[in-house]
Amino acid sequence: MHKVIAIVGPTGVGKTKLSIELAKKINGEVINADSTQVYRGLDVATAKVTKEEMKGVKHHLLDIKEINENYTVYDYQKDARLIIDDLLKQHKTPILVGGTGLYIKAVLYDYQFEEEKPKNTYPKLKDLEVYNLLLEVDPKTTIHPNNRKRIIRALNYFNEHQVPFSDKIKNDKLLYEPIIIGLTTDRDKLYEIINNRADKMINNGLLDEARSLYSHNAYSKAIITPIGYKELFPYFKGKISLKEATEVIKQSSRKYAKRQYTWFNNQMNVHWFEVDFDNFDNTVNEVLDYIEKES
RNA sequence: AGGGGUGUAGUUCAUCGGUAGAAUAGAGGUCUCCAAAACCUUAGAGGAUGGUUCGAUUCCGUCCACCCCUG
Repeated sequence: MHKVIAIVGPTGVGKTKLSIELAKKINGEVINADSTQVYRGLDVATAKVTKEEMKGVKHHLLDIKEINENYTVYDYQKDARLIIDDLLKQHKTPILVGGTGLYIKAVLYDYQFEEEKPKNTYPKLKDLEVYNLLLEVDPKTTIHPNNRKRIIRALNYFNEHQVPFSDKIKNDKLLYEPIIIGLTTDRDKLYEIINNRADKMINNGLLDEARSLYSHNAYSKAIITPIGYKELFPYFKGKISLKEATEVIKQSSRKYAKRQYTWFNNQMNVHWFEVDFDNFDNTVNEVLDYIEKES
């Protein structure tokens, strides 16, 4: 067994649980593939594994950054590949687990990133003006005019390489032989889980965690990105009720789950498993059988 | 029981005697470093029944449902 396993799926289906059960059975170690869990101190909102839940299974790329630091898929790709290669050398099975589809894809596939240079953000130009600039150098672009972030990135790409971003070679080649396992359940059930989990988080430390960040005036990217903190800040300011803030958290989580499905269904070759919530061992065994068959 | 009011999308609310709009929830999608992000697309409605009218969701009657007041 020396293949790379990836466990994907929407938030809340039980990826973490499965990863630990698998790791124990196939001599594996877990590599976090969640963009928000790399940060120290963001625990409740990101549903990070606890020490007890790990059951002795080694975890990588958790808590490796401070909340004022920046961490991107570029960094993740490098870090994760180093760990994967190291584990493979030791004849252990790397198990990538997380909901950040881009991170997983960038690791497993031959995604090419370059060292980021300081870039021009064209602050004085309106969206459409920036778009028109891009059209001049990259008439084939498919980026929507409203998507300023991507437009600017594409413009900077051209400025750097004198090649239209549309012509950048996008390699869909796999670098490893991954077995990509997706956990899923029907939409109603998933939304129920997500809603309940939000209530649970609120009652189990999310308020303290968020309030502490709030009182330290922590507005870094790491704080603003995950769902669970910024939604509570208006509550701390007295602008909305706790119930309203909780509803926003649930809502955003549902939308997030939806986007995750879109990604995993269309960007990666995922083999899906219905989760048996009443008897999770069934799910674990099903997955194990599949892994065995594919190895 | 009597009086009054309201019935339009899952929800909240518009409009109109001539193709019923929006917000929001819902669904689908894009993606080579902001990815728990950013961006795009989209389905869906006049309580029921009779009448007036060329034409009714709109005006009128009846019924039903819900709300308020009185007893």
